[in-house]
Amino acid sequence: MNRLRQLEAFRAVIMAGGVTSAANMLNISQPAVSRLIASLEKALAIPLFERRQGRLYPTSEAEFLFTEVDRAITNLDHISKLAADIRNQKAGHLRIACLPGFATSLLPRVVAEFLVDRPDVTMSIQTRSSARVREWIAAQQYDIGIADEFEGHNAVHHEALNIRTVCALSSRHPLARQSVITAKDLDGLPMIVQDRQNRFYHAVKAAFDNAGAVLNQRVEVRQFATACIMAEREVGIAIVSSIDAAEYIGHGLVSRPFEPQLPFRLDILYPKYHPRSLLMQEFIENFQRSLKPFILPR
Amino acid sequence: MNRLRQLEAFRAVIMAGGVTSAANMLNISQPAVSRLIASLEKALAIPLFERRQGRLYPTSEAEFLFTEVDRAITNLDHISKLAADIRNQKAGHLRIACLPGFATSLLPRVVAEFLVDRPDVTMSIQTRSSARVREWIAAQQYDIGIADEFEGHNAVHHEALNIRTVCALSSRHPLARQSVITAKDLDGLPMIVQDRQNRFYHAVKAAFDNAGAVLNQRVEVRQFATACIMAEREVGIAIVSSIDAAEYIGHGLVSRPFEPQLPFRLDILYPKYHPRSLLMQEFIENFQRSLKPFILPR
DNA sequence: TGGGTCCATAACATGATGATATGGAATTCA
DNA sequence: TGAATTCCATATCATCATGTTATGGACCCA
Repeated sequence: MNRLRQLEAFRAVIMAGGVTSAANMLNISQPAVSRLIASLEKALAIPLFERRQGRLYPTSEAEFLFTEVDRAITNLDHISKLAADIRNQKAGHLRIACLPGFATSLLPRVVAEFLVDRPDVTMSIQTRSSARVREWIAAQQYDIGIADEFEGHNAVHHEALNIRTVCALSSRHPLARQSVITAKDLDGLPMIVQDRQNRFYHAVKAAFDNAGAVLNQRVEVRQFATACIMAEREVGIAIVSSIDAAEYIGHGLVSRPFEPQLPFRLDILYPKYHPRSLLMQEFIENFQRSLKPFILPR
Repeated sequence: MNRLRQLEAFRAVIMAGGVTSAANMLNISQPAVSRLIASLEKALAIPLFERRQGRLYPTSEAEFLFTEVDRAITNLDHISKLAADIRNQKAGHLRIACLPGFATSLLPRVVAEFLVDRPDVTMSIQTRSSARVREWIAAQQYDIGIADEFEGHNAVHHEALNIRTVCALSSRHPLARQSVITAKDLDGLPMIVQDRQNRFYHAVKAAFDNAGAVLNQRVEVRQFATACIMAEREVGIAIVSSIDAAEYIGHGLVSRPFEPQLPFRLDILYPKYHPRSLLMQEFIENFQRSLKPFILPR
């Protein structure tokens, strides 16, 4: 015997106030409801209704049970709705781990936009070092990781993106009048560079060396955002990812293409052995669409 | 298709970590679980497990759904337990309306004893005037009413009890040496009586008249308990219900049988058109057992 | 390569749930 | 009072979801 069906009938009879109307509510026949109620009473060994004058009157026990039954069934019904939301990628949870530099620029914007019409989606965003991001993705603690200098990991799937970089400088700087800036142009000028452990620093250094220019390292910073702010204050000139530059342009800061183009490699990481959710696929699509203007054609 | 069964299988597979062990958990065969899962995935149109290397791995969607499903099923299971409690009269709710005088003597004791081994039973006790008690019972706002001077009501079933009354007086009073006290003994002595609207007052008055004794009404009170306290302080002698007397005897107060015996009528009221719950029947039994020592044989 | 594990599919049995038909009891109304 | 109506219970039958056993394929491990 299916207990749930009996309870549904029970709830319907209480709510509708009779077997016949309960049957209408459930879109089944009246005898079906009659039997469901009878079998429930037998199974629970509790008289739920008093038959008087050809009518059913709920006993105190029935009234007491009703609130619980109603709550349980409502919960169950809710699951169908939840499933529909999941199917439509309107519900779920995403965990993102990203570099500190990324958590303050493009990502929050993409996340915000993504959540606007998905009120039942929850997200957690954590900033971690690249090495940490790698480990947490491998451990399946996060669904999506954003890192640079990814060296590969057994349990991590990755997707490399070459981000366009630009030269960021104060709008008052003489070089701002050029439409393109080369390493030669920057020869000996005070520069804001990334710290030496970073692979991108070495790419910049190599570009200067190849052009026979001197790289004057005035300030060493970790994040492109910091470099942009300093460049705006005319501390020096910075070569930064176009993503960060886009955040600061217009506040006295301008960006110019840098020749030769130095790609900044970013990696999107996924746990290899954890199936990707529909929601995740949807988010990644959105994310990549947002990244498109900043990615180098390869 | 029975959605609940599918969800149970789903929950079991997640919890057990595989179809085979889930089948053991549910005490059904492995293919049965296989099919339930397959049909659930089809019905929800959501891939819940990824089949890799001959094993099942829950998708993110499945993990997200699981918490809800688990909660809903736990709720449903809870109902069986609740039903068992109701059947054993260990759960439920009772609403009692009673006279103010009664709410401070026997009733709380009976209620307390009743609730001791019924932790899931809740009760509400309200004190109301007799007229109010009658109305609230008729309106089915309370399950049990205790009133005096009940005049009958269309929708109220009642059970009359004749409570034994006694003469309450200070242990230092000369009459305390008698084993029985008559109206003649009390001729002209200061008495504590009920207010004149009360039927019991007239019974006392008639007893004095019949004995040719003078009823010296020193104080007029509403409740027997008040009368007892005053009698103890030697304000006068009172004729009170044996229930109230029992509360105060031993604190310098003694009780003696009064001749002629004047029954004090108490009524237990029930809503006529509301079926009595098992719990209610159980309580009434307990209550009447407690009342037995105070009831006059008829 | 062979045995063991895990899951899916096929074929079949059964029991719960659905329907229709019918009847009894109580209420309403002419 | 008798007829019509309403409400619920019972009987009988059909069907489908859920259970079973048997079997096979994929994968892992020794």
